[in-house]
Amino acid sequence: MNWNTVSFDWNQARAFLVTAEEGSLSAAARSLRLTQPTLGRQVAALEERLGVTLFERVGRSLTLTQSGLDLLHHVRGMGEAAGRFSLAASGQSQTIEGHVSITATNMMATFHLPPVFKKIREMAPEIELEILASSEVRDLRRREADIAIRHGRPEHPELIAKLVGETTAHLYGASEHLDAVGRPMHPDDISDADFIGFGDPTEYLPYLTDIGLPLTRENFKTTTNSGTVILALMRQGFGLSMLTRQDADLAEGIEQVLPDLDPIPIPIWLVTHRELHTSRRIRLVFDLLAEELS
Amino acid sequence: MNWNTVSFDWNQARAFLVTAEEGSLSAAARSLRLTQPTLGRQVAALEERLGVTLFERVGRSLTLTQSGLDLLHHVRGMGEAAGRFSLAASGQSQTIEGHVSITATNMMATFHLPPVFKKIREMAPEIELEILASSEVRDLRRREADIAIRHGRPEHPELIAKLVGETTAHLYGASEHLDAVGRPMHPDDISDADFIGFGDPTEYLPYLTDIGLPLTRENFKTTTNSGTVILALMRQGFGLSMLTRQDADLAEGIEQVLPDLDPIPIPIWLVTHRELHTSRRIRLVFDLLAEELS
DNA sequence: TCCAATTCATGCATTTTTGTATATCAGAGG
DNA sequence: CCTCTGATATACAAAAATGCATGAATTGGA
Repeated sequence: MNWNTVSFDWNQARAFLVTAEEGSLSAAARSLRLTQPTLGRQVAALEERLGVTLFERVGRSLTLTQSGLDLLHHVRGMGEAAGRFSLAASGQSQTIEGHVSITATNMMATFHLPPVFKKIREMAPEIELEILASSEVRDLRRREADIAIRHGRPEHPELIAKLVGETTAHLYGASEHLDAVGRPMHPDDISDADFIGFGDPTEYLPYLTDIGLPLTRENFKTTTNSGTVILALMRQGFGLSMLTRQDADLAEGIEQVLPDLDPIPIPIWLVTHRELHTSRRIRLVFDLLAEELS
Repeated sequence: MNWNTVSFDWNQARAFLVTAEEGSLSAAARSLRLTQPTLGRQVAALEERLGVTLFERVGRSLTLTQSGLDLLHHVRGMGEAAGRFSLAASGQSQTIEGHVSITATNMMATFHLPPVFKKIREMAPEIELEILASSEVRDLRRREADIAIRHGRPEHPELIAKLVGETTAHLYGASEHLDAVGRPMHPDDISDADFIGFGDPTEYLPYLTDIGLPLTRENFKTTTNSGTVILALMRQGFGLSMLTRQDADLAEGIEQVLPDLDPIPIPIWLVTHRELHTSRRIRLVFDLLAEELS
């Protein structure tokens, strides 16, 4: 086998990739936890070695040359393979100590997870837990987290999901707000009410109409992707919202509306990457989460 | 973008790849022009970092663990991308100084190319020429050489080829041998003669029968992939062979047989990788070769 | 069985790489 | 017009990686 072609410094290729993608040496240095001079020198050394000018030093920033642009495609390939390697390696890791990151909604992370995390910490203190309370859905395929707690079944074949439980959502409003606009006594009373949506209302509107709420897209004057923001908005009188009972119980000044309504079931899925499920460490956390959330 | 997954040391991945492919740290070190302790430490550091045992140290050699085997696939991907990157970068290189490797048959390299190389050296002394006089056909796609001189048109779309000239092959024999077996006067006289084949005779046998030589596979009692070996064998009385006039003229004790036979045209193709043709340095050598060989 | 060759591991000196601190420069905004 | 922020480049010290020399162990063959 002829290894001449691959015997250049692969870290320099990495420096080139991240610098090009991030747009500056400084940003690349931050991403890789290196320093800007280091990245600068690695990129310069690569240019020297290849005999190709990759970046044009214009003013305060670097712009890719045409050659750099052409070559970037190839180091992207290296980077993607590196990512897959890293992912698979994490999955192969059988060490119990180390880092596990979990992502969940703000609400989940704030109101449900702390006791579970405490239990994990007691049972496996050598595991470093990172909690990404995030309103965005983290992309497990890009390894933005090791485990995700979601309320919908992920469809991607690379991911494995386990339905660990179910909570229920009910209709709530801030007491102060209800004092002002009046408490609805019948589902039909709320056809003109203001609602605060969690994410895109069209996704769950059918479930609301199914239980007899005469709502349309128009009722959702306000939407947010943050549960805590919903609570704040409710207290400010922006309207009503669906919340899980656990969330509502823990929040002040919130009361249930139309308690006789059927509750809306909210599934709780535990999701991880197929590759990661073989990791002893991640498996442990996954299983503990599954047990505790059931 | 999340670069955590790629922020491991890529050179360690390279060490893993080459060690696994070569089968030992020492061999990998030779391939990468590093030392065995360096490779050993890089692989150990990777194992440490990933928390995965890649190799089982058994006796004097390393064997891949199952994990290592699973992960090897991914670093192969990195390696392939690295190779493509390197190839493309060589093509982008606009520096005139540097290394260019040319492969040709022994005969070509011995008898035809030296004066051409001298000219290249005079015109571009800053180019380091490497001459791979090789009987095997080097694989340009694996970058075993930058430019190849071949006698057949390469069919691969990644390669670009230019027909730069044509030489002719004629029938020769060693004088001493002919003294012993007699000089044939008519093509039919050689139906029982021994022939020394260059490579696989079936590939060019049709050309020989076309010019009236009553030969079959059976006549080729001896074959070799080396032109110089053919000359040596001819002198040892192993039989007759087709040679180019230039080769035969430069060899002692060889004389033409049946000079009235039609010569067999032998095309001379200059071949390089599509990516490399954009390199100023390689382009220069390519063009000079094309000019001189015409 | 013993020898030669080849392997990986380790201690130490050297070389190389990296980080820190700093200088310089360009652009945005008051 | 000036300041402030954030960019790259550079000098020098610190840290890390590398190579060399060597040792120990194993294989293959005389």
